[in-house]
Formats: sequence, structure tokens, C-alpha cells
Amino acid sequence: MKIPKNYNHKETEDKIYAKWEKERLFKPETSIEKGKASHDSPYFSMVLPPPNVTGILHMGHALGITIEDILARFHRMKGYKTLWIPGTDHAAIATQSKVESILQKEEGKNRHQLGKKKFLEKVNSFASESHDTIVKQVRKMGASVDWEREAYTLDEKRNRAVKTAFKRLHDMGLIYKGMRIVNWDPRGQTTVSDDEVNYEEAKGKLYTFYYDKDFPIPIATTRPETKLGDTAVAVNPGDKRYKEYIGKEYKVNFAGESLSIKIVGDEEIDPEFGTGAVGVTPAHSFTDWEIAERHGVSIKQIINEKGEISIQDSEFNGKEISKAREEIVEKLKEKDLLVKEEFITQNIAKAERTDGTIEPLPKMQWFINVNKKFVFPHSSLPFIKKGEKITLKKLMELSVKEGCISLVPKKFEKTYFHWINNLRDWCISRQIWFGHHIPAYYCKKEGRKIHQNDAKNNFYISIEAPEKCPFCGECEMVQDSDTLDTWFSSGLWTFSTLGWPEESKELMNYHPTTVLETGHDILFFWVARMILMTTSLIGEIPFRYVYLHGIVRDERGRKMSKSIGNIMDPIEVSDIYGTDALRMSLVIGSAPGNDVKISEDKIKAQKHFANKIWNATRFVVSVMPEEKKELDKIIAGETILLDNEKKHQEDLKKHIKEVTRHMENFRIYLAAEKLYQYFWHNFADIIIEESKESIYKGREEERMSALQNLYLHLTKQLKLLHPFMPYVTEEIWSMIPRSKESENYIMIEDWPKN
RNA sequence: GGGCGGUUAGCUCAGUUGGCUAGAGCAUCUCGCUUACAUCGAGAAGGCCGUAGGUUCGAGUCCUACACCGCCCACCA
Repeated sequence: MKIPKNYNHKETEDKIYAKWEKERLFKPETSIEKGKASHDSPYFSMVLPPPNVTGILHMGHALGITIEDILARFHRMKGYKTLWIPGTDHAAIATQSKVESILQKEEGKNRHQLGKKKFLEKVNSFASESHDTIVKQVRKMGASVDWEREAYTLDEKRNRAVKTAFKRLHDMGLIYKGMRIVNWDPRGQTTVSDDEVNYEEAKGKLYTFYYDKDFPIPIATTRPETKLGDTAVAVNPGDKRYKEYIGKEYKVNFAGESLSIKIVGDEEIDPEFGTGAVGVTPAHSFTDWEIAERHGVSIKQIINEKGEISIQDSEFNGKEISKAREEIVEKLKEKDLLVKEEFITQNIAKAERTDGTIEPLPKMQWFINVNKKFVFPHSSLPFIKKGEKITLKKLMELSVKEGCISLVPKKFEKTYFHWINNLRDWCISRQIWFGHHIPAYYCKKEGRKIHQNDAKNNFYISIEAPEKCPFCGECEMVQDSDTLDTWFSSGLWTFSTLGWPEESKELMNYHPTTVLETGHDILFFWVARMILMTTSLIGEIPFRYVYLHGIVRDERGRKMSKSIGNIMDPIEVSDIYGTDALRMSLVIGSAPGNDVKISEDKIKAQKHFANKIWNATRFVVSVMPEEKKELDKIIAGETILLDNEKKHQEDLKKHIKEVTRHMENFRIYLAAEKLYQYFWHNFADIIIEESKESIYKGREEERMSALQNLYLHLTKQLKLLHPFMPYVTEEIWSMIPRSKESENYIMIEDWPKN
């Protein structure tokens, strides 16, 4: 057979992927049919972390997919029933705000001007376009995912899972509706969770002032306008300066508004900071809310959802915050109440997706209670029995602490525990339109006797829309207009993709999943939520191992970003250098948890490696004996090896062992480097070069021994390399002489044992 | 403020349970188009493994302190 001089990935990749798919090699059922695995074989299962349908894949996705595919292909070759489920994430707020900004740019409209129905149509068509792109890209990366099981976090099956989960968690007493202070994003017009808030450093002013001239204690603040909502002043109970005032109540006139201020003593107050006294604004500050709760101070909301002052009959009513601030400072100056103005740097809370400045507001929202003990309904967990009581926090903690789930690398376990310790109730409701609707229904009539479900709050939780109102028996109920945090649905991902809430075979066969591979930046967002959801709902862990990869950076260690202009598009790169080259360069030097730097040079080097493999094969094929009997003997591995070749085979055995050990311990980066080293500098540089002597000038036994050695080395190494460089190895596999028993595809060959 | 991590060749990084005469890729230099590959080969140069102590027969690897860099969390009125 004549083999071209250089490896051409462009002619290879799409063709091979299509063949794999056509032969259904990505399905565990096929492994069983072909006798590679049996029904009793151990399984290896993963979910693809569903990419957001907000655009296209980036290098981070490429890295994740590569690692996952390596794990999947490795286990498939080792004879595991291997299932890897693909899918996409509707990503609620991220997608909605993306479409909103497009709408604003293209049509100059906001979502309200367009209307809910039309807007959602737009979002859905955007999502579906984005989905198609993503799916194409996942294929291009060579991912051996089972496309027939593809899922979407917002499709019908997942919607059923979400509603069921919501209802069950509510029945368990873990979901509640309550008035609480939340992170309000005035730009996105929605609440966001604590994890979706980022802090930005900014210059600000710290004002020290008195409410009015009769008030004895000076207060410091960076936000004078919020002081309109003050209902108390808190001081440290040990602070001698203010001790005498604790317990007293003052009527003050602050900037023309009358306030009633109670002085309370609270240990949390640092006497050293500012004036040692805090103006307590319970409605617009998390810590103040807590102080107010401790001391029974009243709550007064003075800022509305638009980010305006909202006080009836006040001159400030309807004014923007910044405007109100100026005017108040002006008034304080006039009355000579402003003691000090100093510049300070402070942290401004920003909404991750919209960059809107977070305004803490008290709002009626849905929460998941992480501190409430509940009866654990069923358990396959070793640390708790069915019927025992536990909190969600404890469940999340013990799942990892007791070793049911291992994080790779281990150092993230500390970060994880630390996060759990600081965890507050999870606000799961969002006021956006795109997402799963909360399955809560309200009676339209008022004053009726309410007797079912959650009567106190007058809502009824149901998976199906109720036909008859259980409260009044007449009205058509109104569904809650809120949607769910996107992480609520992705928290169910390992089992919602396997048919839950049906008691499916899939769930029995492939859950808990074996590995979850994802970026360490979503450890809290996603990994922790999956543990929460899975343990509480099905009494099982979602996965045994969590493999966390780092961030892909440019060659100078910078994050890839549009503003720097250093973004590398994985698809472009794989067009130029080949997917195999891209995969190798992403994996080499990428220890779990560490950031990876990638450069064009690095990728080029791996393209060269693919070519090296190609040419080494060309050589081996070209020297194979023409006589059929001899060739068959080599293919069967029956040729007698001389001492020199025996030694090479011993080295190869060691190499296989080492690579396998690395793979089993998630040291994929080391396995990749070893493979590169061994192939190039042992096999090509030494073994092939040495063999030429025997092949061209040696005695018959020497020639045959050398050829046998080459053949064994090449075929075994190709198998070892296949998970890493699936395309080039598959293409080559079809070109080398093989036995009848060997598979048509290297993808389903056995992983070498020795 | 609390926590976690890093510091090894010009650059990017390996170094798995302490045995290393410390490796690789890229870049540099010299020579070579020899019948697998110039997307290559042969060779060279390049490192008090952040600093200071300690444990040990032996430390890049373990311990302590310090310096610098990075990340995460909290958020102080």
C-alpha cells in the first residue's frame, strides 16, 4: 500500500468521526454486542458538562472535552461499559441577557417593549442556533459521546425532572418562600445568588455626619442616600463613648425626612472603624438585616427595583440613587452636619452576567434551606441511614469528607469545605423570563378558606398544572411568574439525563456516574449543587470522582479575553494543526487544578508528533515481509525474538504499565508526556534506527526478530496513543496489516495489558 | 481580614511513595536533504530547583521561618 509522505488531518478527521458514529461505537450497547464488554462488566459513565447555549465553544471547553474523551476512550478500550452523555444548558440568565443585548443593539428595544412571547421566541431561536454550532464543535473535538442520549436542560424531560425535584424538596420542607434580603440586579431586573455576585474595587467617599443636630452619635457611611432607610444605630456594647445611649430611641429629621432611630448594642460592631457606630439600614444591607433581626428593629424599604428612592410624599421619591446622594450631602453641608469626607477604595457588588450594580433589597423569594434538618427519605450513603435527620450542608460536607466523592486534585476539598461553612440559604427564584417556571400555583380568589398544601402562603405546588383550584374549587389558578436559577436544573444533570424521575434501567446501570470533569471555577456553582440535589433527592452521590481542570491561558499566562484580543478559537486551531495536535497540547503540562498555558508553538510541536507517528508507521509498513507466511507470523506475534529485541519488549511492557498507572490515577498529563517521549525518543530514534541494520544487512533470524519487535511496538503504542490522538491513530490502523481477529477500528481494540 | 496554591534552563512547564549524574517542549548555536519523516536527523550550549535554617546515609521532593507572585472566600458601616 502506498502511504502519503505526510499526515493530512483535513482529509481524515470528519471522515473518521462519521464512521465511528455510523458504526455506533460511542454507545455502550455496541461494546456489549461486539463482546468487548458484557452486561456484568463494570461501567464507566460521565455527563458532558453541558455548554451554555450562549455562543460558541472556547479553549476551556476544548480542554474539558479532551480530558473527558481520553477517559472515556481509555475505559472503553479497557472493557468498561462506557457511557458519556452529551447535552447543552439553557443557562437562563446568561442566555437571556445575551439576547437582550443583541435586541438592544439591533432593534433598540428592551424585552418589555417586545413582549414576553416574542422575546422568548427570540431567545429560543438563538439558543437553538447556538446549540447547533456547539454540537458541531463537540464532534470536531472527537468526543465519543452518545448522541442518541443527548439532553437539554430545558427540554421536556428535564422540565419534568425539575418540577418533580421542586415538589419533593418542598414536601421535605427544604424549599420555602419568604421575605428576605436578596441580591437585586436592577439592570437584569432579577435576583441573583451570592455566587453570581462579583466585587469590583472602586474609589468612593466615606462621609461622617450627624442625622441632625440633636442626635448624639456621628455615623460614617459610603451611601448617604440609604440612610433614609435607617431605623437604628448600632454600637459595640463595650464602647464607653456610647454606652449611655443604648436602648434609647430618637426622632430625628434627616435631610427633611423624619426617622425614628433606636440605639442598639451589638458585638459585631468594630469600635475602631469609622466612628464606631453604624447606621443600620435593614432593608438595604445584608449585615444590617441581621443586626435588625437580632434586636427586633423595624425594616423600612426606601429603594425600589429600578434603583430609585421610593418614599411616599418625600421630595426624594423617584430620584435616582446617585442624584439623591448628591442632594443629601448638599443638605448636610448646609446644616453643618457633615463632619468629614474622605476618599476610600471600596468594593462594589456587581452582577456577574449583566454587570449591574447589586442593590440589596428585601423581597419575597423562593429559597432552599441548607441548615434545616430533614428526614432522609432513602439512602445508599454509608454515613446516614434512611429515616435519619440531616441538613443539606451536612450532606454536602460528609459526601466528600467520608470519601464517597473524591476531588482531584485533593487540595480543592479544603476550598469546598470552607465554602460550605459560609453557605447561606440558596435563593433559587429569578425574575427573568427564560427558564423553568416555578411549579407553584395561586388561587385567584381571596378570602377563601385554604386547607391544602401550603395554606399559609396560599400557594399550591404541583407537577401538573392543577385542573381545579384546590382552594376555592372554581378559579383557574395563576402560576408563579418567577423562573428558577439555572443551577437548579443543572444540579439534577447526572440523573435527569438518565431518565429520572422514572425508575429507569439507565439510572440503575449508570448512576452514580464515575467521573465529573469540569473547570474548578464552577466547583461551587455546579459541583456543590449537584451533590446537594442528588443526595437529597435520590439518596446517592452524583459521581465518584470530580476531576477539576484549570483555566486555559495564553503563552504569557493571561486569561483569554476579547479585550486583549488573545482568544484562540479551538476550531480554527484544529483546522490548521489538527484536532489531535490541539488535544495533545491542551493535555500536556496540564495537571489537574493547574492552569494551562497554550501557544501556537506548543500546538505545532504536537502536529509534528502526529506526523512522526505517521512516518514511523510508513517505515514499519514498508519493511514488512512480502511473503504472506512470514507476514502472518509477525502479525500473530509468533516470530522468535532475539535478546536485543526481547529487551526492547521488556521496556515496552514497563512503559505500558507506567502509562496505565498514570491513567488510572488521573495523571493524564504525565501519561501524555510519557507517550510522546517513548514514541519519539525510544521507538523512533533508537529502536527503528537500530533495526535498520538487522533488516537490511542482518541474518534471517535477526531481520525477522527486528520486524516482530517493530510490529509489536507500533501496534501497542498506537493503542496507547488512541485516547489522546484518536484521529491519526485510527487512520493509521486502517493502513497496517492486521490479523483477521483484530477490530476494524482501533477505537474498540483492547487496551494493551503488557 | 480568612483560606489555598506557586516560585526548577531564555520562555512554558514535568519531576508520581525522598535515591537526580535534575528532564521535556519551544527558542538559540553547529553540522547534515543518509532510501520513514527537513513537520527531519546528529550534536552543543544553558540550572547554587525563591532565600535562610532543620530532619535524614541521602532533599527539587519532608519540616519551620521569610520574601515575592497568583487564586478563592468574606466584605466593614
